[in-house]
Amino acid sequence: MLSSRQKLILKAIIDEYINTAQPVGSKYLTQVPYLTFSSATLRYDMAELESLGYLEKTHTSSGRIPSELGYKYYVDHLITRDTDVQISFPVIDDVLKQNQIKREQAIEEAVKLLSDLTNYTALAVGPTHEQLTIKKVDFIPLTEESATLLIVTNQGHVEHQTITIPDGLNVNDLKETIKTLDELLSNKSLEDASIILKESLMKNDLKTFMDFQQQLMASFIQAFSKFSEENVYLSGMTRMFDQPEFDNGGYIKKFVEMLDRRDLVKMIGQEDGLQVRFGSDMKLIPMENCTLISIPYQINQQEHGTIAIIGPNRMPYGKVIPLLEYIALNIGKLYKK
Amino acid sequence: MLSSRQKLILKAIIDEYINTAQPVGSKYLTQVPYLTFSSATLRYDMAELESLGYLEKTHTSSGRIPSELGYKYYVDHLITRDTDVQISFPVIDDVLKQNQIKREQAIEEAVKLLSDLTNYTALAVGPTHEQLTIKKVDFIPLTEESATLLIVTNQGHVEHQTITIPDGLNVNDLKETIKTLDELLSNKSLEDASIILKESLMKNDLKTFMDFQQQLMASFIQAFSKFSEENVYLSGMTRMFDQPEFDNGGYIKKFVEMLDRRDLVKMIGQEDGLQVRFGSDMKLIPMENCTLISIPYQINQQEHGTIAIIGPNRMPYGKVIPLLEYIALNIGKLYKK
DNA sequence: TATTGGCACAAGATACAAATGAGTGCTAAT
DNA sequence: ATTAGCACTCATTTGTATCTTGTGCCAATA
Repeated sequence: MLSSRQKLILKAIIDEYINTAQPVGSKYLTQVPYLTFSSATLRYDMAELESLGYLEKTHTSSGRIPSELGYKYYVDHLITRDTDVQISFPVIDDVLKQNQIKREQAIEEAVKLLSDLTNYTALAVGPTHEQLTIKKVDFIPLTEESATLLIVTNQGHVEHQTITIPDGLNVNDLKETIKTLDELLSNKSLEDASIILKESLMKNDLKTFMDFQQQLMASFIQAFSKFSEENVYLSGMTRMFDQPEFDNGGYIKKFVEMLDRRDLVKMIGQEDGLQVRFGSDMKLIPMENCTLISIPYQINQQEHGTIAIIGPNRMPYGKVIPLLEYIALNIGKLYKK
Repeated sequence: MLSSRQKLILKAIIDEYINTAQPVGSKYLTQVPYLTFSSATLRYDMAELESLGYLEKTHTSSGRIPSELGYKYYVDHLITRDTDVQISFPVIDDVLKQNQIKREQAIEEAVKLLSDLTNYTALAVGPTHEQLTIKKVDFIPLTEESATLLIVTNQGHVEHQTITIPDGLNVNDLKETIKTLDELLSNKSLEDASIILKESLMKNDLKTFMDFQQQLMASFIQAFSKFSEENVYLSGMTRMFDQPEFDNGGYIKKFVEMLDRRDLVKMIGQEDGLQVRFGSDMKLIPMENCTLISIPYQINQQEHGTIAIIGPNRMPYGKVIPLLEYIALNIGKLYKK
């Protein structure tokens, strides 16, 4: 258990480190208004905090920097919510209101705004329907030899593919096939659809050429696998590059590749409520010095998603968390009737 | 006019610099088999090549590195096409054949392959139809309060948006509106469609609420503006980070932002045939030490696109160019009947 | 006349020592 | 329990000498 002075010291160190990204020494702490102690006293407690694992040193005679455990304690117990962020609330309301009927865009804009307001990388997943089903399979002829194939899900996601119609097949044949497929698949879940597709391929009751059908199948199955990863919105990817601790080619590469692979998507949205994950908490993709803050939003009983921010450990949590919460809450509100 | 020995020297320097990324000195050149001259003679010509602007020095007593003009001369006159790349051709044929009927995917895979084979960032634009028209406007109800709106163009591009149906409007009203829109807009060019939309908004002959209609309009107009930028395929973005000359946060940031903004799209595809553009040739986005090689592919009379590669100036042009040409040619062939 | 060997010179790279400075840990005094 | 004082540590900076690579120029040469 930390003494109240130790808590104040830990808070002061983390606050300062968040601002400067430099190790904090006892001399600086003596200037903090609420720490009216000598540097020796402060050093005593700093040593204690270090032995408890809340602080670290970069070398034997350097100032202290927070450890992940330190940040964790800070976020759980020491954070002071910044009330200044409230001046951004009307802007958020405005952006959401302007896109009231356009969902994807509302979320896209919200993510962009979140990134602009915080200067960190922001992302959102969803909205995802609890049960993903196919709403429509359609087909739009473009020319004699080509057509666009569409699959629309109940969460409004659309997968499309332009296909070249092989010799010997004509548009009407294809129209029939797609119509059959639409009847077979609509309102089926993805898993069921996948099974139905395979069965009908076996029975070959879709009157098409085998070869073509197989390619078509492949298209569909691939489309299905994409659904889960596609409704991701990302903004301000390069913001991470501005942080001094990440100004290094290797790290940036790792970061961009992680975003590219949509690794984070698998992580967030698993749990309820606000989550603050530090580098080592992200088992799948350990990113040192990196914090992921995520919070779910709920559109209705069935549809929900997650909005998140990624930045360095030294983030102004007092600003960022209220902003995230406000945005998540208001995306939800937008669709409440 | 360069003497034949000067040409050999220029070629030797650029070849070596492409491999090592280090300034090349006269001592190295004496070891080159086809340069049987003393270092003093070579130095004499190197000084000449420098004064003509083909070479540069990093400091007074360093070896030489090629200037942009040097690369230009190299690409135009000194390049030797690497015949080894032909071993990759069957792989390319294979990938394209496997995606014969699926266009977007064929191109996506080709770009990915190009990036894998060269280890540079690759991208493609298109296929773009000469005249962009709307093929279909459609609407798929999802729930009572939401629906997905679709616009499909003659080039198979799909723009979609999930909308929340406002109070007081019902699905049937909306269905009617969209049907009217579909009739109004299908087979119209984007410009015409835009005009028609504005006119019908004035006349208000689409029986909907004004407010809702305006938001809908905004959706459409926005969708139109997206069409031009959306069919871009990019692969291997982070490959650029591996190049030693770009291992610096600021440059990487500039590079990623350029790709993000789709700046390159405006540049490539304007001209015919193979284009090799060096940093300073890219007026819009000067990227030092950076070369963009692009080549168009032609699917049919109306549809064409561009495939391109971005890397450091010191690229093995003899390998990269034949690869690009082969891929562009074969994307085209795929759809020739 | 074109080529070459030789030499002085330039400037980055490397290595090492000394000085600087921030900050610590410990101890004795308060 | 707190503090002033002091010795100590270690990264950083500064200065200096040395090494290396490669140049430019000139006189000698084929």
